[in-house]
Amino acid sequence: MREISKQFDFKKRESEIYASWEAGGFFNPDNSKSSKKYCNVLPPPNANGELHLGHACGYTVMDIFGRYERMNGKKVLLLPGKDHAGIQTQVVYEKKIKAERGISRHDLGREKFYQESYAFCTDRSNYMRSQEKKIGISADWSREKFTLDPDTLKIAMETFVKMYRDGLVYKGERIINWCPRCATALSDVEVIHHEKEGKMYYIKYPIKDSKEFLVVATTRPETMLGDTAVAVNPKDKRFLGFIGQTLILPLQDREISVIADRRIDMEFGTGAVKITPAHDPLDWKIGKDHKLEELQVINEKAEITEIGGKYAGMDVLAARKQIVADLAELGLLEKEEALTNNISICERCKTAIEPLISKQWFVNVDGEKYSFKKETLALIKSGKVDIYPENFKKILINWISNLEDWCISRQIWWGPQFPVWYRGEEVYVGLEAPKGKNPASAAKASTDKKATAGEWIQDENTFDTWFSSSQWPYTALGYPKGKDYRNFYPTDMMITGRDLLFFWAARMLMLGAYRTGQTPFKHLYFTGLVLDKDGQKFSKSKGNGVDPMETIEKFGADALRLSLVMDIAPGQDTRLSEEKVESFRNFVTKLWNIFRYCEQSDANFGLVEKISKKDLKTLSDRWIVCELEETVGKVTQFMKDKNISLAQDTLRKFTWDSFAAWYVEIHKIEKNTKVLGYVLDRILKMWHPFTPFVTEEIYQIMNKGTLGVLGHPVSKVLMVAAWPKSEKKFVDREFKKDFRDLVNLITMIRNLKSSYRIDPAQILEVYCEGKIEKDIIEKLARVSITQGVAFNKRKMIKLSTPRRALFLDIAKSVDIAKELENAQKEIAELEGLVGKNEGMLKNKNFVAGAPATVIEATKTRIVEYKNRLKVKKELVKDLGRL
RNA sequence: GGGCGAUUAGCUCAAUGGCUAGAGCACCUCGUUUACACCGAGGGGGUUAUAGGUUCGAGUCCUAUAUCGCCCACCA
Repeated sequence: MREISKQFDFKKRESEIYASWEAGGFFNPDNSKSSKKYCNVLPPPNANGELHLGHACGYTVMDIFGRYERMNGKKVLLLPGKDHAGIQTQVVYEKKIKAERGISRHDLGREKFYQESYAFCTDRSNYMRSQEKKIGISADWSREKFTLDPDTLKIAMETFVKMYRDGLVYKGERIINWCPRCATALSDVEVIHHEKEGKMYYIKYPIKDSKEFLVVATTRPETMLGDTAVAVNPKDKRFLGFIGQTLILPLQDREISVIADRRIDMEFGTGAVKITPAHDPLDWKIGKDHKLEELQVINEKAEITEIGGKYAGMDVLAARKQIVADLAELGLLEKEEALTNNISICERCKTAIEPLISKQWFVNVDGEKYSFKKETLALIKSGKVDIYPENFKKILINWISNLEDWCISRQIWWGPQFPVWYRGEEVYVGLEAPKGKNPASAAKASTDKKATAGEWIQDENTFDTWFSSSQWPYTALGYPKGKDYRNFYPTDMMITGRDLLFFWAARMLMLGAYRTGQTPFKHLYFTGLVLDKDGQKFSKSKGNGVDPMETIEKFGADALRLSLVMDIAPGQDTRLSEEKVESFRNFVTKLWNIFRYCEQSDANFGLVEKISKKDLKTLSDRWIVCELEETVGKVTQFMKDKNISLAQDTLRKFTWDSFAAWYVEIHKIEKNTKVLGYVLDRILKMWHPFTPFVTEEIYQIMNKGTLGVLGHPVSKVLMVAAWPKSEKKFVDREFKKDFRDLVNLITMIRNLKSSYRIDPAQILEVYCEGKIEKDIIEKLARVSITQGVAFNKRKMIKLSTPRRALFLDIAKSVDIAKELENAQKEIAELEGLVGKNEGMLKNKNFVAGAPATVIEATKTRIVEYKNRLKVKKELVKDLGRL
């Protein structure tokens, strides 16, 4: 017999097992002969840091489904990759060179900075890959992609060229979100709004040739330098006489007029709004409609421009302070009021956003030739993509319905540059830099103007990361001719965090539908955020970060996996604490010890794939197999429904509460090694997607396996073993009932001992008239049963369940009054239940309306209650006699 | 302002409209029955946020209300 340690040595074995899976080629779908396929192109994490718990959670879910499908005989591709993560990586790398070398990206220059960033990403990717492997994800690393890999990138760039030709991208001047620190434009979703205590300033604008003023309210007085109008609502009676009048803009001494616009809220501020078309999105729209001049008074470094006169060169906050002081001195500041208002900050670096007018590339989301809005909505509503949780569908539909043009150009250095070249007034859009004189032959994209002499110069802008990553499902698979694309697209599953709903998920649907004409995935599954035990987001600044690698080191990957997906609903946030991981580590140990018992119980013990009814010798055999087959059925259904949590819960209950707590205990008394081996075999298979390491280890030991050695029979590797099918022929409710009766009898004795403080180890003498599971009850309830002899029933109390009874001679130590009270309390409860259920059956509406199974269950229940009632009433009689 | 979600045991969370609402952790009592003290036996703990409604039947569906959270939005 082998010596097996008390705990699974996860520290040593997890990495070894992973390496042998890899060496065995089990992650590579090319090694599967199956014609059924399953594909999940894994979301590429940003290649600039390390794995956090959110990644670990996502990967676990992806791997659970991947392993489940593989065990169901499918050719499974989990395709890993990394994202270059434009702005974020640039921010991270700039910080790094600042800290380590005291330099900025400008000291390196664009080309050098790009090269170093690339090397940095490669380095981080290597590190992150090692972390991903520790979580146990069964991804095919031979196919790993990076968003900047030439072949992958080429496909994404082709999409841009196609969009250009279809009139779905344009370069235009619009007001955009500008991050002064990152020095780039941002899309709307990259801006975070949050409330902040601020001030509202009421400023008097003198009316020309009058001593009157019009008072405007603003939170950003510095923008007044660029005011080109004041607007009021045409319905606002207070200002009727002012419309069309001329005001003198303080500090600038410029004449501006009062205009009327319905978009002005009469309730807010004073009802009169200063209009700065160059620095506010609404003002920009109003300015366009009223043909107002756009004066840029704030530059891209968030400083006042020359137009700002004496304030030129000051940063906006300094300028604000000075302007307020100057206005006060001029007597033009009516008042200041405290106010909480929304401020906009950069998602990546948290710097305040400046709205600026800028020439940028935009996606036209509602073009004439193709409407991203309409097509994506149609796709979502078509039901071709299932969304978990379902209510996220509504959120998606709502977001897409209100979509505005998407700014995709960034002024950062890190990322793919636009495939656009200029020569004088000429514009060329194509994958390769134009050569020679006539670029129009490659793509008919030039403007009508004549080519001028000179070099072609590439557009300096880089792409919004999400433009390329939103194409990931088909770029990573090699659209349109790649073997993987043809085999696996549309993919089956996409799993991502709910925080990426708009950034990524919505846009994958948009671009996937546009480029491939299909949904990029059939199922879209959202995970919630992983929060700390106090419900706070993990963040470096809060210092509450939990490194998944440390957790794995301490508790094992299997335990971490379980704790990240147990008790979790899709899209719902979850809290993770060390205690939680610890409790799942305990479960892994339990699983291990069940195995350990099996190993030691019999020298001939082995896993058993198939049994027949003849192999079931005893009640407990029939019961455990019945429970097992029901569990297989339920777990399989939950997996099909993508309900991981319930699948795991069902499995855990069976494993711990049924198998370990009862069957294994009984097995010590009446051995049936074959059944034990059968149950363990199926448990291992069902647990495998959740806890791949410990289950594979047990399976290998049992099969004397040498996993990973070439030529080893694949059937002896758990990760490619077949997922069990529920054998309905073993399911029989009678066994369940009968066994429960036995359990109840044992529990009753344990209860009695506990409530009378009888040493649990003390063997009670009991008597029995007929047949009973003598050995089991004696061992598990710690009693000694004398069968079939005459004994004086009158002096004993009867411990009985509907099917079994024992007589116990402890009348002296039993508190009869208390027992009576308990029994009567129970009788009252049972009578109540019988009454309630009988009432249901008497109700014609219930009988007419409820399904037959429910009515049947109700009837069975009544019989059960009545049986128990009978037993209790007998007990009361007995107690009364004693 | 709009939308979404949450509210269930001390804590963290489950529960396809149908069995006496369940787990884990924590708590109390007891236990060295050799698989497991990372365990076992027993126990306490609930007006399912509130108020109505639909239904034979509601934690679950509907309508309000309250509290908390998230997302979106051009209130300067």
